[in-house]
Amino acid sequence: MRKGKISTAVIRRLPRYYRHLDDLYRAGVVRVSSSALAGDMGLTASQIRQDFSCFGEFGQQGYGYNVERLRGEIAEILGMDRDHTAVLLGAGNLGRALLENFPFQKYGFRLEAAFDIDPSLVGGELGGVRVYHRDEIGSFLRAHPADVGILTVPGGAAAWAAGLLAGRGVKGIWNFTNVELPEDELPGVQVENIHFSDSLLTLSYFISEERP
Amino acid sequence: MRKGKISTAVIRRLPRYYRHLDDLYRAGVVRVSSSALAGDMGLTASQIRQDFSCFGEFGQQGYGYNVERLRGEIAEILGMDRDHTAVLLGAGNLGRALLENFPFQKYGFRLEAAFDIDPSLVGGELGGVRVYHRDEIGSFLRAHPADVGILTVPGGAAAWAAGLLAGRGVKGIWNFTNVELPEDELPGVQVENIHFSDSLLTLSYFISEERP
DNA sequence: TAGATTGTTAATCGATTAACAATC
DNA sequence: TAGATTGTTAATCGATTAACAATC
Repeated sequence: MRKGKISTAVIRRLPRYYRHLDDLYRAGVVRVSSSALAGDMGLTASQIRQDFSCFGEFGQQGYGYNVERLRGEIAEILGMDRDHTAVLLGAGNLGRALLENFPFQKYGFRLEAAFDIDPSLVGGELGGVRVYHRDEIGSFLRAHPADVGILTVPGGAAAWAAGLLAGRGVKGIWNFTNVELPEDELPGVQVENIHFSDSLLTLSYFISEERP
Repeated sequence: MRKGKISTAVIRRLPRYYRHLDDLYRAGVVRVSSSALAGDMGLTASQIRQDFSCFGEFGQQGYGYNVERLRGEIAEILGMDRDHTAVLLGAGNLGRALLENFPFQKYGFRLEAAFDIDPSLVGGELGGVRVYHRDEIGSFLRAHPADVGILTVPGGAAAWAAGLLAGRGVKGIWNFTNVELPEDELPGVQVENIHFSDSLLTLSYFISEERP
């Protein structure tokens, strides 16, 4: 299905395609052409056709793409049908925001447990997920291997926690600490960063006009 | 100082340079060469010199770069010395996580107010920031113009809130809603997105092996 | 059928890497 | 001074755009 190596530029556009196709699908739209998508999304029709053609032939000449089919193909490419499992480390405000508000199941993830050191949280539930003590991570993962570890711990604990997750065989780490993880010490683990600080500084750059 | 148009690829690397140089600075390192930086950060020395040279000549042949100076130059390029002001819309879990834990001042931002509709929050403080009722946004911004609006409202309220902020003259919107903002209806406003869902789906792609 | 739109090949554009003279 | 390392120009690589034959 996949033809050769797919560039990360293409892959990072896939979730946006999915989001837009999902909107169209929910609005009852049946077909869409690459040029209509391009207009909606601020891309070129050429680029869209190139992107999709990395993965197969999803369209039909003279017609365009069936919205439901294309949405489904992209969901599958993204692995949304794999029923991935995840654990969350650090149930502070940010961890809690994810536990209580983020629709993991919508993206094909099952959140199996959260870990923290705060005694007032341990033993309870947040967003329907059981909270365990940090010391139990190892034994929990031995019994229930997880695909992804979500890092919402303080920056100081990030490297330690990442190493532990890697040692327990997670395939990916979703890193919310504003800290670079030592990826060469995490062999075989995909790291996806959400660096709030980098994002804010990028915005800061764009709103700071040239000095007079 | 800036030579021609700077590509966004370069700009998005600047915060990482800053972060690394700040680490070196705090560790007491005085000088660094492009090849040392390259080794640390997984880039090429060529790329690093190209990137810096977009903004000026910060190094010295035979010596390299002075860490403190380079860190300062990048901080200035990023606008970290501009004392930007910001308001936050939506003091749910995620908004609270930012209010209570994110070091805005470290990046040159002053968070002036938060807004929500929850009566148990309005009138109080979170992370040292006063919480006002949503209906007061307009009058507050008229009295205290802000550079950036931080959107941590539910997706359904995102477009409305963005329009309001744009109408009140913010220069940038830091968008945490997993929704695309209608940027053509926000003239002159820079939008910087943190799409948790896109990030998780990207990770999902990379941990989903080819089907047999 | 005629019109529309794909998938793909070729052309262009931009970003990264390599090389090296300048010089500290 | 000799060695090291920059800033910049040129070469390469990759990604985006354009064009068009295939075909629904």
